[in-house]
Amino acid sequence: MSNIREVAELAGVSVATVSRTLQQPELVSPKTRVKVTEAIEQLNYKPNLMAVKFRSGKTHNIVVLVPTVANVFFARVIRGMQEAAAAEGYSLLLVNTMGDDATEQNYARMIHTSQADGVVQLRAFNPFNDNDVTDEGLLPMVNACEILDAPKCPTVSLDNRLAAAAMTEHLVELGHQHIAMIKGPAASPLTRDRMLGFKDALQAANLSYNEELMFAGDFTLQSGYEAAERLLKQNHPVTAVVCENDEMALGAISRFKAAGLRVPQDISVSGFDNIAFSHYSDPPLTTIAQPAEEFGETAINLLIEVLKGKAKRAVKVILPYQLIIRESTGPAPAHPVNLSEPS
Amino acid sequence: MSNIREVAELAGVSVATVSRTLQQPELVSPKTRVKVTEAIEQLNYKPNLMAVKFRSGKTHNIVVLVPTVANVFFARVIRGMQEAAAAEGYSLLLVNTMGDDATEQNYARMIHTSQADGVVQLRAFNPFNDNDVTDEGLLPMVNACEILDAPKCPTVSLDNRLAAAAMTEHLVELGHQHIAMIKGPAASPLTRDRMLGFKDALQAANLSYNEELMFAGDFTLQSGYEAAERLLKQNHPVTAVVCENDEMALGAISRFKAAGLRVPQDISVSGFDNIAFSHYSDPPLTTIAQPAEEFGETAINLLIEVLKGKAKRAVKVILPYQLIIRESTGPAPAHPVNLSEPS
DNA sequence: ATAAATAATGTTATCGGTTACATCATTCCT
DNA sequence: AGGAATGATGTAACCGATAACATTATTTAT
Repeated sequence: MSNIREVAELAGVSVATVSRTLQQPELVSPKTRVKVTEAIEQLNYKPNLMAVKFRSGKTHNIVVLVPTVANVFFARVIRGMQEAAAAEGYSLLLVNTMGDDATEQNYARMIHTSQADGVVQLRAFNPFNDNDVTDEGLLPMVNACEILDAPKCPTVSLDNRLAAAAMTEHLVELGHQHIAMIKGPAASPLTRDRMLGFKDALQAANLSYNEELMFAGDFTLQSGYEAAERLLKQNHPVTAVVCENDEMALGAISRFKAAGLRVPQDISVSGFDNIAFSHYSDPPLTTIAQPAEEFGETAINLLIEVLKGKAKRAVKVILPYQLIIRESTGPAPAHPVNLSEPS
Repeated sequence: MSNIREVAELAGVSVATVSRTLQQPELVSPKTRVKVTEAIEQLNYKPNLMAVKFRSGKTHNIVVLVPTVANVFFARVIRGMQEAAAAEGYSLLLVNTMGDDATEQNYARMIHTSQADGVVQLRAFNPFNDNDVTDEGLLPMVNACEILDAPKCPTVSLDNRLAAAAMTEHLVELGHQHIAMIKGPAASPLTRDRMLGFKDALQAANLSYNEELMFAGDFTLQSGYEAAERLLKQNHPVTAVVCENDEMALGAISRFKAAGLRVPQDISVSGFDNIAFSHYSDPPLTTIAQPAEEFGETAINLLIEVLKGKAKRAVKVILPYQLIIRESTGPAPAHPVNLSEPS
């Protein structure tokens, strides 16, 4: 592997001239520029970027803490990040953290060992100590999707409360009076916000909120399936279920069908995220579309601003949602079926 | 940010001793070891790993070329890779290449710019020049999932031909005589192998192979949907469709249902990959399970062997498949329905 | 023609570690 | 006691680039 010195020698110039030819060619005379370029060509010289990064102290690496890459929504967010990062010359170090605090703290430490410049965190957890802030009082981080309550960094989020309220309102308008919710883990602010929106809409419609109709899952298909199972056991006259993501909604639909229920004739089910599958499920899923790629793109661009010291405060970007009505929600049945199964 | 010199000064030793305390503590006397450790503690010293990587010439980074991170199967492979890499102290640089040759060549170049030690390629494309081989004549790469025909590196694959044959045989045993296939892009060896297996099974059953019953997609839900649409237009008395992955199978099922067909009573559909959704679809999908995590794990471990110079030849690892029979395949109908729709 | 200004190039310290080699101290053996 | 062997520590070159500063060449102004 050739280095800058060999190129300099072959071109008959100094290493500085070679470096300049690559970094600020306008400072180099056209003739020498040609000589250097030819030498580079001839030796097939590629600058050692590890040396560049070491010397400049900027790695142009960004650690992305993803709770689970297997989640289709996150996959879209990642895609958005990748494009924005590539455009600015940054590389992403994707980490599948499985939502583990210690793992995230470990990887965040890559900032301190100069392996990365910043972090994008897709979960409401701060992997840093509070004294890790930059000159502007910000952490070298952007928090997206599920955001912290009092972040020391920019955030990108949806107005989850409003979106969940809109979805619930849609069901209320269809005449549903007994609406259940399949939510995420209790600790998540995202879950909390969507619950609040759910309650808001119930209250606005003068419907009562019933704690027994709240079922917790963990955003996977299986947990949706199991939550639906618990719902069926409760034997409440539920006619609609608001799910906090599409995967759980699809899992729930699967369970309802297994119980012989028709969706939406017997029970309406809604999701959240608008993943590709929700379009092709039977029935196609009513859901909330989130601009996933834009989440990623915005997160990266905000982070780069922070890293360049251009961000002066922790801005909060809120992206728009869109209610997508498909066929998994329909009018409330005049005579609700008995949900309980013979077992 | 403190450096090794400050630590040395505070501890009253040389930089070499500090370095040794961290790298080979057994060479340092217990007393000085304590002094150094205390100084490190006091200064909250973290070695600059960029400097380490630069000096040692080993980055411990692995570039992973993923055609699309949004694919649920690849998400599982990635997870397997992540665990294996972490266990060996390697980081993954995941790249969403969208199957673009130039993009992959670009990222493979990170090997030359000393930003990464090796590449895991999940597609049948060689992003290197053939003169990039190591001393052993191997590329610093492992090719997994969809593999090259004449790779200059280890590969990890499934016996796609055998698996596709097994699936087809399953349908033949159910009495199907007119079986269509929704395949992937023609250029892919994976598609070719699965087609061969499909043909093998037809031949073994004395069934004729009909080119008109082969429909190409690109492994997405939508392409499965569209392929099914073309199939319906053909108006052949097809009673079963072998799909080359689950996403296309689910897309196809969606289209068949839209045409009023029942799966599997009117038409059987099979998939490939056993993604999570295939368990919760309606009907649950008959498919081939691949040990996705093991693909990733094996690929990383093989790559590390290559990087350490331990691999002497391009081994080919073939992982086992499993036929998973669910409800999307059933006995061939005695009187095949007319597939063509009134339009 | 000469000084001043500007452009082009060269020299070299430096980033933060690792490690080959040198040095010094201690222990062991005869 | 003298010398070898072993152990502990220090010195300094080095990895490959960048960039501050120095130097030399060229142009411009007077």
